[in-house]
Amino acid sequence: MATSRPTHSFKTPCEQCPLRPLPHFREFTGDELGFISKFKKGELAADAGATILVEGAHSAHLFTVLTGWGFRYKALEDGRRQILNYIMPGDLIGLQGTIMGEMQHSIEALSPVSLCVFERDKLMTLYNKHPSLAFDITWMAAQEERMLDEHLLSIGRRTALERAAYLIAFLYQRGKQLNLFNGHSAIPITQQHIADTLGLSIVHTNKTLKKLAARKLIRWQERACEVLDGETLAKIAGWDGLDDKVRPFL
Amino acid sequence: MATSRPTHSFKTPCEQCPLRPLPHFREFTGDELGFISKFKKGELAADAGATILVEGAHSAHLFTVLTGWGFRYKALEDGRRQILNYIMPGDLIGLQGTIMGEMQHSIEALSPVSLCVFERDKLMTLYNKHPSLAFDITWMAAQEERMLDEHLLSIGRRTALERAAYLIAFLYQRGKQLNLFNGHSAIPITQQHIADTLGLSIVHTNKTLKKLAARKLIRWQERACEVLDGETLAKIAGWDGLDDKVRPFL
DNA sequence: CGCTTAGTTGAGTTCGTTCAACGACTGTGG
DNA sequence: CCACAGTCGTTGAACGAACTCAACTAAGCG
Repeated sequence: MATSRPTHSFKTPCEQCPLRPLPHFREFTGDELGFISKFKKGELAADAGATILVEGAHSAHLFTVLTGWGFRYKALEDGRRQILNYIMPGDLIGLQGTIMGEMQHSIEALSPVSLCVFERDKLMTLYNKHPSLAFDITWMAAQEERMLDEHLLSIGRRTALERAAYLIAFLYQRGKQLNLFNGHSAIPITQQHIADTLGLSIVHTNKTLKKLAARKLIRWQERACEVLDGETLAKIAGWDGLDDKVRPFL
Repeated sequence: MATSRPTHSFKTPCEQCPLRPLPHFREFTGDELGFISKFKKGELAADAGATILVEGAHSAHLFTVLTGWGFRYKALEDGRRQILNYIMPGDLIGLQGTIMGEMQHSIEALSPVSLCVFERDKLMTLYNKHPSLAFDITWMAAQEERMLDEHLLSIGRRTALERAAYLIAFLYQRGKQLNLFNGHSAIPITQQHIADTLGLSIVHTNKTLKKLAARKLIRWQERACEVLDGETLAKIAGWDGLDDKVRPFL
C-alpha cells in the first residue's frame, strides 16, 4: 500500500490558496490570512489508497485538505470496517488527535490528496490571538457533528435504497459546492466503500446500486459513480440537502 | 406532553456548582469561574418526557445539563426516529443552533432535567476574552464527534446483541463517571428508546435484551435498565470503553 | 501469461421485521 | 369503587430484507 510523503519542494502561499476564491468559503481579513500563513508548516501529498492518519497514533499535526477525496473510518478487531464520513477540500482533519491526544479513527485517500500541514504547537496561539479563527474551528467541529447526525439517521432508519440515495446525493452536493466536477459528476469511490459506509454487504450494495442505475439516477464507471440526477436521489432519501451558507476553513 | 419551564426562583452560583467537585471535571481558575458565572443567565427545569429543544428552532441559548438524563434525536418525515446520543450532567447542548443558526435535531428529557442557561450574545465575548474556555468548547465538540463515531461504527457494523451490549455499557460508563448511580445502576430508559438508538424494531430489541438478561448482564426494571456486569457487556461489543481523563465543562 | 481487483449474478440461509395478541401496571373519569 | 384507555414489556408466527457462499466476467498489471 502506498503511503503519504512530505512535499518539501513547494508550499502554496495561503494568499494564493486555490480554495479561497470559491464563493463557498468566507472572506478572510489580511490579519487572519497572515496568521494562517505562518501557522502553515508545509504540504503533504498522499497517493490514492494511502493511509493519511491511523487510529491510535498521537498525531503531531493538524491538516486542511487542499485537493482530493478521502474518508475517515473505524474498524472492529475482526476487520469489520465502518466509514464515518468523507473528507474533501477545505476540511480540517486531525483535530481529535490534536485536542485529545490520540486519534480514534483512521483516514485514507480515495484519490491523490494534498494537504496543508499546521503546527500543533501554535494552536494555543491561534486561540489566544485569533478568536475569530478559534470560532471557525468550533464551527467546523459543529458542522462535522451535524453531518454525522445525518449519517446516523440514515444508517439507523433508512432502507437500503434510501441510504444509498442519500449517500450519493450527499457526496454529489458536497462535490458540487467545491466545484470538484467538470461536466461529468463522478465520485471516485468503489462499491466496497459505499457498502462500508451504508453498513451493508457488498453484494446487497451492488444490487441496490443497480436499482438506482436502472432508474437512470446514477451510472457506474470504472471506479467511480457518476450522478445523473441528484435531485431525485435526495427526494428518494427524504433528505433536505446541505445548506448553502458560506463557511470558514483554515 | 409536559414542556420545559423556566425557574426564576433559584440560580445555583457557579462557585457552588454541584458538578465541579467531581474528579471527572477539570479545575477552573477564579477568573474563568467568574466569567462563567456572569455568562450564566438562569436555570431551566424540564419534566421527564419534555422536549427541551426542537429541530428547526432558532435557538437563542446555550445550555449545560446540571442534572438528569436526556437524548438528542432526528426524525424522518414519516416518523421514523433515530436517537443520536444521550445527554448527561456537564454536557453542553444547543451549540449547533447557536453557532449555525438553526437546530438540526431535537432534545428530549428522559428524567427530570435541570439546565444552566447561557446567553448566546456573550459567546463572542467568551471567545475574545477567555481562549481557554473557547478551547474547552471545541474540546467538547470534538468529544461529541468521537462518541458519534463510535455509535456509527456500532449501528453500521455490530450485530444486534453487540449493539445492545455496547449501548448499555456506554451509558453505564458515562453514568458512573458522573456518579449518577447510588448502589443500583439503573439507566432511566425504555426499550423503545433503545430500539430507536440501535436502529432495530422494538420486538427484536426486546428479544435481544432478554438474551442479555438471561446471561445476568442486565436486569430490566419498571422503566429502567439495571446494569449487573458492565465489563462483560463491553467485552461482548468489543468496545474499549471511555477514556477516564478529566474533562472540561461550562 | 497468470494474478489481482472490481463488479455482477444466482441460490439458499439467517437475522430482523411486521402482525397480532396478551399481561401488568398507571392514571383518569364516572 | 370500578371501567376504561394508555403505556410498557413480552411472546409466537409468518414474512421479507439482507447475508453468506459461490461462481463468473472484465479490466489492469507485472
